[in-house]
Amino acid sequence: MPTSVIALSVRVLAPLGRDLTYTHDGPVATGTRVRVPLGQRQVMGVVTGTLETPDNAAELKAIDEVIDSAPLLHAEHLAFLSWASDYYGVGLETLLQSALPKWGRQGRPFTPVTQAWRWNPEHPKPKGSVRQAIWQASQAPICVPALKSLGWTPARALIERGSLLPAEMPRQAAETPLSLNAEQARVIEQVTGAPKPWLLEGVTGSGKTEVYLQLAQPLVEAGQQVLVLVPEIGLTPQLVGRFERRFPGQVLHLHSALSDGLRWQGYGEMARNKKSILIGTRSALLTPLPDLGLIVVDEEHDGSYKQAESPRYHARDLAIVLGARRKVPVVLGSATPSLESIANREAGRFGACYLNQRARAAQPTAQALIDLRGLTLHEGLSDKALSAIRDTLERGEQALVFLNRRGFAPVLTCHSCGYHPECPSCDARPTVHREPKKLWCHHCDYQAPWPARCPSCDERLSILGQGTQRLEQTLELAMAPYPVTRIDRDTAGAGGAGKLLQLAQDGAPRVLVGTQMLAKGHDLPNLTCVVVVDSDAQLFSGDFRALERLGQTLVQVMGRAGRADRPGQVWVQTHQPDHPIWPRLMQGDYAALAQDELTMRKRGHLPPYGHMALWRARSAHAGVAMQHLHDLAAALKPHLNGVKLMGPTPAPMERRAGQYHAQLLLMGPRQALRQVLNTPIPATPRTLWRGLDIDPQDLF
DNA sequence: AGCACGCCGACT
DNA sequence: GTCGGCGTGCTC
Repeated sequence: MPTSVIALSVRVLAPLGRDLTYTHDGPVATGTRVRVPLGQRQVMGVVTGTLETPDNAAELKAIDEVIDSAPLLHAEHLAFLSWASDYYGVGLETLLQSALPKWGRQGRPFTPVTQAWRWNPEHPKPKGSVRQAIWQASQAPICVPALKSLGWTPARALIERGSLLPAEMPRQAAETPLSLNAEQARVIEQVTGAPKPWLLEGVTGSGKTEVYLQLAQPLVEAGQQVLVLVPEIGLTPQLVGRFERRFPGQVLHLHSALSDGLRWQGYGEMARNKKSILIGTRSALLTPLPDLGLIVVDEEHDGSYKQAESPRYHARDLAIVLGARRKVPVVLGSATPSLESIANREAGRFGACYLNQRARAAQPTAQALIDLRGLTLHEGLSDKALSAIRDTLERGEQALVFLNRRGFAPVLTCHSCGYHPECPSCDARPTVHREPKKLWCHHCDYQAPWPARCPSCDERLSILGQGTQRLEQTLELAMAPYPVTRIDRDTAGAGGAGKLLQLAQDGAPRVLVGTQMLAKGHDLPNLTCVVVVDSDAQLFSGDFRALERLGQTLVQVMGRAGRADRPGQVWVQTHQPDHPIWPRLMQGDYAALAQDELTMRKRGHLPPYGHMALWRARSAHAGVAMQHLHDLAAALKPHLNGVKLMGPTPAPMERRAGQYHAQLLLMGPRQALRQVLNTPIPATPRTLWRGLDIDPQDLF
C-alpha cells in the first residue's frame, strides 16, 4: 500500500521568523528534528505541525532526513517555546537555537549510553588475567568508569562478543532527609499539590534547600521530574552536592564546563525522563522535561535570570509561565525577593511561604553608619573602619570589606593639567589595574599601558578613587601581619568565588576584600565584621532598579556578620547619611525597604505596576541609530493608545566598543503595550542593528 | 544566517 | 577585458 505524501510545517534553524512547508512520505511527529533543503544548502529544522492540505504541493521540497525516531522536544514544550517566542518578540528558531545543545543543533542522533554492564551468565569464565578481573567485577552490575579502569580495550571486546550485557546500576543508598522544623513542614504542606507560584521568603540559613529536597522527594519517587534554576554566579556546588547525595544517579547538573557530548547526553536523558532532577542556570529552563512535577527558582531576585543578549528572556518569569502551563508548583526562593514577586504576592497571584527561623540562632548584629563628610580618609577608609577591622583581627576573627568596584582605581588623572586617559572606543575612562599593570576598559576590553607621566605636561599622574585591588594593597599594609584575600572577577576566575571562600573557612583571622561575589557562598563562621566602603554611586544612579539591587546586595553582604556564638558588627561608610535607604538597611528591614520602593514605583507607573519594552539600536556612525529610532517612534505614535513613548535617547553610555547606542522606551499597561508592539514598523536597514528588549532589567 | 545575483573598481 | 568588492533579496 503506497504511503500518502504529507505536508509538514518545519521551523528551520535559520532566522526566517516563520515556518516553511515540506513534504514527507508518511507522518512525522511534532518536535522531531529533520534535515531539510533550504536554498542551496541543507539545514536542521524542527517539525512544528502537520498541515491539512498541501495547497502548493508541487512547489514544496521534501524532507531529506528524519533524525529522531521519536521527538525529543515533546509538543507541549514546543508550544511553551512558541509562547515565549511570541512574548519576547524573538523568532522561535532563535529560542530553539539556544534550547538545543551544539550536538543537537548539528543534527546528531540521541542514543542512550549504557551506564553499566553485567557478565552474561551464559558465557563461561574467560582466560587472561585482565578478562578474569572483569569477569569477577561484573558479576554484579559495574559502571562504565570502573570498567574503564580495569581495561577498556578488553572490556569492549567482551561487549562486542556479548559476554557483557547492558545493566542498570542498583540505586545507591540515598542520604536520609533531615528532620524539619515547624516552618519548613508548613511550607511543604502548603506547596505540595498546589500548582501555582509560591514566593518562599527565607533568611539565610533557614533551610530552604532542605525544603526543596523534601518537596522533590515524593515527585521523584513517583517518576516525575524537578527543574532547579540557580543564578549564574552562584555557589551552586553545595546545592548540587546536596541534591546528588539525596537523589544519587538522578541529578543532571548543567554547567559551563560540561563537554558538548555530555551536554547532549544529558539533554536526551532529561527529554526521555531517564533522569529526574535538572539543576542549571537560566538556559536549563529550555530543556524538555516531559514529566515535570515541580520548578524551583533559587535566589529568584538574581539579575542573571534575565539574558542580556537575544533571546532576551527572563528565566524566572518564564518558569512561572511554564509552571502554569504544566500545572505544577513553582517555588521562588529568596531572602531578598524581587519587587515583582513581592507585588505578585500582595496581589494574591503568588502564594506566601516564610522561613524566618535560622538553624542556629544568631547573636544580634551592631550596625553603624559612618558619616564620611569632613573625615580624613586613608585610601577611602575611615579611622573607625580601620580600627574596627584591626580589633576584629586581634580578637582572632575575620573581617569582610565590601566594595563593588574591581580594579585598582577608577580614575587616573593629571593634577596640573587635567589630562586623563580615555578609552578609544567607549565614552568611558579605562579602569586602572595593577597586576598586571595596565589600563583596562571594562566595557570593551580595551587594554593599554599605564603612562608613567602626563603625556601633555610631563607631571606625575594621580590615581583617584578606590577599587578592590587598591583596597587590598592598603589593607595588607595596615593590617600586617594578618593576610588579606581579594575576591572579585579578576581573582576568582571562571569557577566563581568558591575556592577562595573555602580557603577562608579555616576561620583564621584574615581580611576578605571584594565585590558582590562575596555576598553569598560558604558559611564563614568566624566572620564577625563587615565594612561597606562606598556604595554612594548606586544611591543616585539613573536606573530605576538601582536601589532595589543595592538593598539586596547590602542585606546579603551585611548578613554575613554575626554568627551563633559571637555578636557581629557592620560599618557602612557614606557621604550621604541622610538618604532614606539607610534607616531601613541599618535595621536590616528589607521588607520595609521594598515597601518604600514599591510606593515609588507605583507613583511612577514603573515595574511591577507598569510594563516596559525597550527598542535598542546601535550603529557604527553617530546619529544613524538615533535617526532610525526617530522613524520607529513616528510609526508608533498614531497607535499609542495610552502607552508612553520616551525617547529616542542616546544610551547612558552612548559609545561602547566603537558603536553608537540609542534606545526608545515604551511604558504602559501590559495589554496596551503588546498592541503597540504589534503595529507595523519600518524594516531594519543593514547599516544598523536593532533589538527589542521586553521587560528590560536595566536601561543601559 | 547563508548563498546567489548584481553592478562598479584594479588586476593578469 | 574579467576577478571580486559587498549591497539587496530569498529561502518551502
